[in-house]
Order: sequence, then structure tokens, then C-alpha cells
Amino acid sequence: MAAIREAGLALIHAHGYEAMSLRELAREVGLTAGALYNHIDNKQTLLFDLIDEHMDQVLAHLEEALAAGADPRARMADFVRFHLLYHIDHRLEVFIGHSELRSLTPENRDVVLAKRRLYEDRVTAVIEDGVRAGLFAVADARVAAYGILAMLTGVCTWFDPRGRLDADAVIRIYTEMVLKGLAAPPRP
Amino acid sequence: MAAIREAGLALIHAHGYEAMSLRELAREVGLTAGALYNHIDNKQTLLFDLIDEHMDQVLAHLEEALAAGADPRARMADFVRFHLLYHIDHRLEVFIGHSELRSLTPENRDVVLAKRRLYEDRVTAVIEDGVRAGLFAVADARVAAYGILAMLTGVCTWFDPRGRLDADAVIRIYTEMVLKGLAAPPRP
Amino acid sequence: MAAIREAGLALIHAHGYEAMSLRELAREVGLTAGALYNHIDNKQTLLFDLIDEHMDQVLAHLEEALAAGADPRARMADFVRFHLLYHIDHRLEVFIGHSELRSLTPENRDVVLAKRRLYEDRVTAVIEDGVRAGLFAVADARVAAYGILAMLTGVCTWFDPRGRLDADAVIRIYTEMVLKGLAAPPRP
Amino acid sequence: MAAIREAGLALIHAHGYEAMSLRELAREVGLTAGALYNHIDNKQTLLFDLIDEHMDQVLAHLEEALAAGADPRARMADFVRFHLLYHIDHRLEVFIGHSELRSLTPENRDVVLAKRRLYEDRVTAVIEDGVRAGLFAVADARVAAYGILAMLTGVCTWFDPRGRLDADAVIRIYTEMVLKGLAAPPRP
DNA sequence: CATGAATGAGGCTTCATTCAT
DNA sequence: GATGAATGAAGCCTCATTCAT
Repeated sequence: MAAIREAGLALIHAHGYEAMSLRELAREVGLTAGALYNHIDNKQTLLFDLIDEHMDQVLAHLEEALAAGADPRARMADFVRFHLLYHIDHRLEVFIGHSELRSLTPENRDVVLAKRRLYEDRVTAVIEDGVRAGLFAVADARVAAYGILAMLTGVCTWFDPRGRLDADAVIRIYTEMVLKGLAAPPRP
Repeated sequence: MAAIREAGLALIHAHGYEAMSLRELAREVGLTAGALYNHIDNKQTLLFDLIDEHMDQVLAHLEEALAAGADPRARMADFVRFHLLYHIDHRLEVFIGHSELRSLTPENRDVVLAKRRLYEDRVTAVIEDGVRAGLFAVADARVAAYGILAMLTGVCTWFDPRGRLDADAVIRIYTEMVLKGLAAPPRP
Repeated sequence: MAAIREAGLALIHAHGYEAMSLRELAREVGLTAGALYNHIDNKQTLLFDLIDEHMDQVLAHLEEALAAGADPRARMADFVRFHLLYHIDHRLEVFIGHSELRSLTPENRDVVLAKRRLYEDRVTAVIEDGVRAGLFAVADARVAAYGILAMLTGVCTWFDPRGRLDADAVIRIYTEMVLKGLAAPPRP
Repeated sequence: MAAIREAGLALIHAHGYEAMSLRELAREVGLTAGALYNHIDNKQTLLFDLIDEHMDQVLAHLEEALAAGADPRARMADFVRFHLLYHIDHRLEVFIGHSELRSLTPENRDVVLAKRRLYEDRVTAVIEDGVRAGLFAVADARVAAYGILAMLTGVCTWFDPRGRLDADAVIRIYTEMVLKGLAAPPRP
């Protein structure tokens, strides 16, 4: 049931996976604790599904976002826009996908980490393209990708759609900072 | 007892605050669960002390690190170096300080968040100094600070002292990326 | 449905009545737990029917087996053969009929115990016939019957049709032991 | 705690292991369900300990009972007396040791079955001694042992110390039946 | 200071059974 | 007849915390 997913996301985000009780979750969706089990396998699988399906979605959308355009700078700008918009829209999933990794069984964690690595690979590849084209200058494309991803994802922590800055403003600020940070020094 | 702090940090990092049992913690330090209460008030206070004392320490060391020098670029470089080294050395505290904020009571959380805001203020101030001096160009100093902090702190997630890059290499990469990202365009 | 009987016998034998879940039973016969209730009244009645119908069958077959012959020794030999063959063929029912008596409601248990007593009575009567005829010598026919029944029924515990001894061999061994055990000392 | 053992034996005998709830057991000994866990590891281990310690005891006492005497007939009579007395005194343990074998984990069951096999071995050896001495005549010593053990152990099912027959009477009846059942035909 | 037993609440999960569809 | 969702009770077990010794 979708309502269980929704409520699960909200509760895990609010209290953490361990601190969320299935009774609480059930109450939230108007069920008995036992009746939950007509819809989920168990608590661990609920968490895994929440995270894993999010990973699948974000990977699929990433492909769309990077599909067009060949200029590395444009593609990086596209990526920053996509990542920020998507992550702002899916703050709960993103937060949980990071903070509750340790609550996954080792096998489930491995599945998720493999998908996250795919995501990082795509960003790293864009940076490497830019370096090959002489547009970017970074000592280590992967470490740069880690830094950029952390910076962008961190927005989920504080962004408030009703705050001082709207999403477009934030995108502008971070796009500029990222592109400047990666840029090769101007050829004399 | 310091041993309790140590073991508490390790266990909370490994399993999370909710998932750590005081019996487990007691066993780790060679005590009975009951005997723990001769050394701690309760589980919540243990968590709060762990985080709060870490905040105090990091703030104190930040002051030292930013004390010298007046050039905003140099001070920002000093900050990047300090933040990375300190956070790499205190990975457990840092992780817990972020991921277990939600396990704190509201009052305790407020105390910690106020101290974190002090930390952010100091970084924001350095950026603003650089902007005023015409050396940095950012649309919003606070948002830039958030981005930089997220990027730097994210290093705790993947840095491995026995990995491909040592701390100095990482510091060099991130310092360059940060300074380039903040830099004002060259005056024509 | 006969399939439910079959599966019920197997599952109760394997896990015990309490440990068998109706969901498990339903799955075994390709039904939903709810659909089971179109075929059974409830779990207790299923158990009772299983045991009670077995008692009726074994009593009916006992009559056949003891119908012919008048010599107490021959009748006892017939009984040993019948009891062993029948119980080897119905190991599940026999095991359940003993071990799950305590899972029956008192009323149901009484019904089963009454039928079991009928069975014991028939065996006791054969022994008494033999004693009257001077062929058997036992201090207490009923206690002897109990002993013989326990001995024979115990075969269900270990008998393996693919084992070292086939059914005929076992029958021969037990028949001899029983007849010798009952026999009156030779008249001088 | 010994009280937990006692109550556990009684409850498992009355309702079966699966049907006994730890709440019930706790109430019986005046504890909360949770407090039980200061004294037992878990439900399965409680069952295993109950059965395993009984096996150890009965094996130890068997050695004593068979220690003296060399005449196989006398030793078999000693064995019958010992087995009946001990099993009448420990009806609960005996019943549980048979009926709840299937509730043990495979590893635990193996431990118990190995000890039971030791017991059977001792009885089988006495029979073989008698056969070698020309006093007993049985086609298969082990199968005879199984039969005798089942017959004797079955007494636990119906023996009532306040019944028509006292223990000595029962011992006399069964001893005679066993010895006659094993006896070699008189030499002409 | 430490122990070990106790409490009372609550954790996840399974169950027999019912019932609208 | 069958399904799938629901109930309400109960299962085993763990927990933070207390306290007499």
C-alpha cells in the first residue's frame, strides 16, 4: 500500500528506523499492527524497499537528465539542476538513504551501495569528460565528485521551500560554485 | 569514565543510539548494566554529553585555527585544513553529531544546534570578509558556507587513512576546489 | 477434503498441533487460510476428526483381525500381526493419537480415550481367555495388555521399512516375545 | 532457579512445549515474563536443559543399577526394577523427553538422542550377555531391547501410585513377563 | 561501586478466525 | 468456493531503569 510507504518515510525520517515502531506506523495508516503484515514482509524489508526503490528512481531520472548535450559544462550544470531539484523533492528518501544504511542487513546494504556507486560513476564520468576536453582541472575526478555530491546533497538538510531562497536561486548559486570550482585556469 | 565515552561512541556509530543497548555498552566496558548508572545519568544524557562536548571541542579548536592571519584566502585555506583534519580524526563524533540529532530531546537538540550555528557563523564570516575584500564572489555567503561545510564534512563518509589518498592530498584537492569555487573573476 | 487430512497429519506429526499454523496447512493444499474454513470447522475439530476417525478405523479392523480362530495363542499372534502391520502403516495417526491427546478439549479427549479403552479391552479379553484355558499365566491381564500394547506400538518409533529388518521379521520377533512372555509354565 | 524447572516440567507436561507460554510459566513462579530471562536463556534452552539433565541423571543411575551382579537374569531383573522405579518417579521428565523431542532444535535433539542411544546400548548389552550365556533366546537383541523399553516406559502413561497396584506389584508383573519373554527354551 | 534480580512497558511478529467481495 | 484484508489476542523477547544487598 502506498500509504504505508508514505507514512514509513515520514516516521523513519522523524524518529529513525530503530525508533519507529510498527504500531506507530500502523496507527498512522489506520491499521492494526498485525494487519500491516498483509502489506509488508517485515520491518527490515520495508526499509530496504523504501531505499532501494528510491535508488532505482533516481538512477532512472539521472539518465534522462544527462541524456542530452555534449558540452561537459552544460552537462554538469544540468546535473546540478537535476540533483538539487530531485533531492529537494525527495528529501525524506535521501535522508533515509544515507542515515539508515547502517540499519540495513549487510546484503541489503550492499545492493544499495552498488546503486549509489553507479550514480557516483556517472558524475565522475562527466568530470573526466571535462578534464579531457581541457575545460575542467581537478587533481582527482572521483574525489571531486564526492565533494560535489556531498555539497549538493547537503542542501536537503536546510532547504526550506518557504525560506529566503527559492530552488532556482539555490540552483544558480551552487551551479556557479561548482563550475568555478572545477574550471581549468583560463588559457593565456 | 572515559571508557564509557569511547565505547558509547563506537556503539552508537555502529548501531545507532536507539539500537545500542546499555547492557551492550556495559559489557563493553566490563560492567553490569546496573553499575553503569554509577557513571551516567541515563541514556539520553550520555548521548547529549557525547555530542555537546564534541561541539565545545570543535568550536575551541576552530578559534585557534582561525586566530592567525588576515588574508581571507589564507584563512579559508586554514579552515579547510583544520576542518578536514579534525573531522577525519573525529569521524565517530561527527557522524553521531549529525545522525543522532533526532534522538536528542528537543531541549538538548536546541543546545547543540545553537553551537553548530556558531560554527557556521565563523565560516560565513570568513567568506563575507573575502567578498568585502573583493577576493570572493558568491551570491550568498551563508549558502556558500553550507555548501562548503557539507562538502568537507562528507569526507568523513569515505576517507580511509589507508586508502589511495592520504590526508594531505585530500586537503590539497579540496582547498583548491573551495578557493576556486569562491574566487572572484579576475579583474580585466 | 482428503488432501487436508493428509497434509494435516503430516504437519501435526512434523511440528505438533500447536506449532502447525493453518496458513501452513492451507499453503500445503493450495488454498488460502480463509478458504480452509470452507472445508473444516476449526483447528480443534480438525485434530479431533483426524484422531477420532483413526480410532474408528482401527477398532473396525481389529474386529476383523480377531474374528476368526478360537485358540488364544493363535488369536494373540493374529493380534500382534495385525497391530504391528496396521500401526506401521499408520504411523502418523498413531503418533498423533498419543502425543496430541493433550491438545484435545476435555470432551473430545474423553471420546477418544473411551475408544482406546475398547481396544485395550479386546486385547485384555484375549489374554484372559488364554489364562482361563491354562495357556497363559499372568498376574494381571490388564497390566499385561498395557505392556504388550506399549511394546508393540513403540515399534512405530523406530521402524523403517527400508531398514535392516522388514515387517515380517519384526512381527516374528515380537510374536515370539509376547507369546513366551504370556505363556504358562509347562505342566510337569 | 529450581522453581522454574519444576513449573516448566509441569506445564510442558500438561500443555506441551509449544502450548506453554512463558507468561504462564512466569506467573506460576511469581515472576514477570521479562524477569524469567534473568534465569533462563530462552524457551528452547529451557526445554533442552530439562531433557538433557534428565538424560544425564538417568544414565548415571543406570550405571549404579547395573554395577553389581553378573547373572544376566539377575541384571535384567535389576534393570526392570530400576527402570520402572526411576521412570515412575520421573514421569514428567520421561514424557517430555519423548513427546517434545520434535520441539528441540536439530542440534539439541541430536545430543539427546545420542544419550538415549547409550541407554539402549546398555540394555542391549545385557540381553546379548544372556544370549551368549545360553539363558536368553531372542532373534535380535536390539529389537528386543526396544520392545522391553517401550513396554516398561509405557507404564508412565497409566501408573497411578494410588491405584489398584502398587509399584512393587507392577515390578513383579513386568519382571516376570520380560524374563519369560527373553528366556531360552528349557534344555531337555 | 558493583551485582543481580525485578519491573513494566514495549518491541516485532504470528495466529485463528471472520467477512466483504 | 476462494480471496485478501482485517481483528484482537497473544507469542517470545529486550529494554531502560531501579534497588536491596
